[in-house]
Amino acid sequence: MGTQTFTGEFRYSIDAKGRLNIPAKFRKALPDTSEDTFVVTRGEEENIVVYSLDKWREKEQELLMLSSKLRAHRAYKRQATRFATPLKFDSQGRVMIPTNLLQFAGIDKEVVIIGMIDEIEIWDPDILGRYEETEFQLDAEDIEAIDKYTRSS
Amino acid sequence: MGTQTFTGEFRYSIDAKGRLNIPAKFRKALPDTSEDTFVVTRGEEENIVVYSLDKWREKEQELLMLSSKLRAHRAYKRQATRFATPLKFDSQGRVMIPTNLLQFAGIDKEVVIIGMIDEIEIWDPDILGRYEETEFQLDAEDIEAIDKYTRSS
DNA sequence: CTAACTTGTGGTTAATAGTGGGTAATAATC
DNA sequence: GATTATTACCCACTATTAACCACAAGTTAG
Repeated sequence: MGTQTFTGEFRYSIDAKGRLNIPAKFRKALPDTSEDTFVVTRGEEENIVVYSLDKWREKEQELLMLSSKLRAHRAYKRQATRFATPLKFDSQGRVMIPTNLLQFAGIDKEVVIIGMIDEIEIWDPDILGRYEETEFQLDAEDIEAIDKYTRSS
Repeated sequence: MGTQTFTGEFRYSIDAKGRLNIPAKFRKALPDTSEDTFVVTRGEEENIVVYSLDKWREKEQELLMLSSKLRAHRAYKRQATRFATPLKFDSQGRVMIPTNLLQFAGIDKEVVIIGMIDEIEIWDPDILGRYEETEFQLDAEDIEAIDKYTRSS
């Protein structure tokens, strides 16, 4: 088990006790080394991002390469770490997301979970809708830049 | 097994349990590495696009090269994966297409399946008809541009 | 021409997934 | 240290999905 790629979109809801189900498909995609654990943190947008424990360890390695002498580096590192929380899911596959993250993402009950290959995003449906109309839009320039980027690697 | 090219057009129907048969011809065209799995996602038009698992893995590799730090990259990656779903077909060669994709493509029961060499399109017959009269039309200029494009590669 | 196989379609049963709730353990508060 | 709130650990229910089995029409092979 563990092709380790997350795809697709799901609409779930947080129950009265604050538990959120992670799609079984995503849990199955986890490698054994992730031992039933996801790491959640703030996203760049108004959402929550979820990594496998493995992926998070990679991110940590990346952060270690930054210089603590540079203000921007410190800020970035701090921003990336301060909200990161490892969450082990229960026997039903649910996790309890910290309230500060829920607040940040404007989530109360309803939730959209989006698979992003190597990470997962959790959105409030309304906020997601707003972003779709604005920030998600890509113009021809963007596309071209992305095309170049992938070709050059 | 696996010339991996899909050609021809088929008219099938989705049964009461939401199962859609994939033409045997297309299933046979799959390489063994695709292990009885297709990946379905939204098309650019009002339809569903189907890739072989192999082809999808290529796409994934490309997406993995993008940076999660850049807004445009995230948006592109999100758009590409949100609706992508790997579907293993049952012993009869049928798949269960997610309802959100069916809705997007305006499909209820009747379906037209079109082989497109390296991918497959699934259309609602009526919608396909409408598109044939408009968006599918090519003028001389289009053809000329295509000719140039293929020569330059 | 007949027999064996393939193909598209239909249904039945068993397993899984998502959701809800109860109780014990743990942590926080006074 | 007692009380309350929070979290972890079970157990339960329902709908959906997956795994089988079946069959008729059409093809292919002998």
